[in-house]
Amino acid sequence: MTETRLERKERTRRAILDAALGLTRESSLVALSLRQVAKEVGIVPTAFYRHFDSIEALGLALVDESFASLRALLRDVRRASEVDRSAAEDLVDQLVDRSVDVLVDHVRRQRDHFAFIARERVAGPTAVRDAIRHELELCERELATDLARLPGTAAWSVDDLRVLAALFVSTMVTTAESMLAAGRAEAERQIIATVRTQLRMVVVGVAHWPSGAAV
Amino acid sequence: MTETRLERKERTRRAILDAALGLTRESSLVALSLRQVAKEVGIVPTAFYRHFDSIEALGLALVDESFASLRALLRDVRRASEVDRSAAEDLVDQLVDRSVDVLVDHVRRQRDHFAFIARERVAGPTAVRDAIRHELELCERELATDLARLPGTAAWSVDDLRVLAALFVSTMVTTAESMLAAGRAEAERQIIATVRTQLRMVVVGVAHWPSGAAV
DNA sequence: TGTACATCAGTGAACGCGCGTTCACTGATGTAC
DNA sequence: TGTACATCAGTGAACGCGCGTTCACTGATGTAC
Repeated sequence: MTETRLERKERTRRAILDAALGLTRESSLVALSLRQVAKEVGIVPTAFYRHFDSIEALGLALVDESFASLRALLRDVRRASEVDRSAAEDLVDQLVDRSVDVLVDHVRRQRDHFAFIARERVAGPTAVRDAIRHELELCERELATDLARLPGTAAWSVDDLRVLAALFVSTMVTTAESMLAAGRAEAERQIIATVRTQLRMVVVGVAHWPSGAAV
Repeated sequence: MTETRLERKERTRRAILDAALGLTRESSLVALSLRQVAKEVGIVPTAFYRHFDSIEALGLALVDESFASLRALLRDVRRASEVDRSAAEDLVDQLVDRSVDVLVDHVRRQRDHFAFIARERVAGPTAVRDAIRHELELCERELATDLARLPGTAAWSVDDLRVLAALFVSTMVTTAESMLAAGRAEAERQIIATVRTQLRMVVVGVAHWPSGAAV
């Protein structure tokens, strides 16, 4: 015995999750059938039920997994922002550049997870869509907390911080979507340059933003 | 004879388009069957082929229709921006407010068209996704041309105008998505307030943006 | 260590159902004379 | 205006297929003694 029964089960579960991510890459969870997944994994359709109650339940597991990737992205952005508080003149530009680098790196590495979030957020079964929306909201709050620690936002209202965080998150999601749609490397480079400029425009706006209460 | 054969055919075609918009409201075009549409319209499944070759072809017709709505939105935003060049101090804020009002009004009136674009952009059949991406790109260019006419952007590079237009378009799409997902009126009001603040942050950034070439 | 029993991941047959697509058709509308 | 023929939107039967789900099962792994 080289593998316990539990290990074997976990391996099949993993294979089901991977198969689902792969098979939905070009369409959506609502168009995915239990039989397609079973065939891809190499099990009989009924064996699927040993692991998930339904495709929707499988979808919710994929939401959890995908958001682990997104949280890792946020964590790395935070880490990249923490160094070099020494306030060079172009500090903010450096911050944007590093954040974009981290974003690009994560999207490339966890392509399927980001594609899953971007797609099922609007196209998934209702329960999956709701779960994604909820998680995105949590990410916005997390980011708002991070932003409050940056220099220059001390006087901001909680609402303004939340709004700015939402703008960053939606720009990130949009960029991830574009990157995933971009076939050629040239198109991807253009998208990266675009989001870089967009974020710079936003942070310039932020630098000149009247402190929260006044707005 | 109160209706010619052509009029009758056009009426059925209309009914098919409307049925498809309604039936995909809660899922996606890839999950829509020809038989569902036929049943909803009240025709036999085979009669569908008198109007469209496939669900995908029907989808492309809906892309055209939906973008007529989006272009009408852009046109009304343009019209709302043209008055009052008299340069009050809060001109820019007024401009943002009016644009958001127009956006909200259009999304409410043409709910299904905006939902269709937001959803099928990432979830539709490949041909539909590509068509939507192409149309969105055209809208960005159109908006970039409009922005070039606003005061303060005279020195901007074509690239920067395009990037700003893309930021506006993606913020609009994101907002439309959020509005469509928002059930309660309270949630919708919050979304509107959020986009208003986001656009103000961006325009403040734009006002302090170094002229294109320098960036 | 050996045996007897329990667990449970995966099997395989079967079901009724909705699917897209084919085909020959009907009968009202439209047109040519 | 009346008649004979053409057009064509919509019909209805039939097809083979993949779907989710049920059920009784197998046999390797795990456990209790």
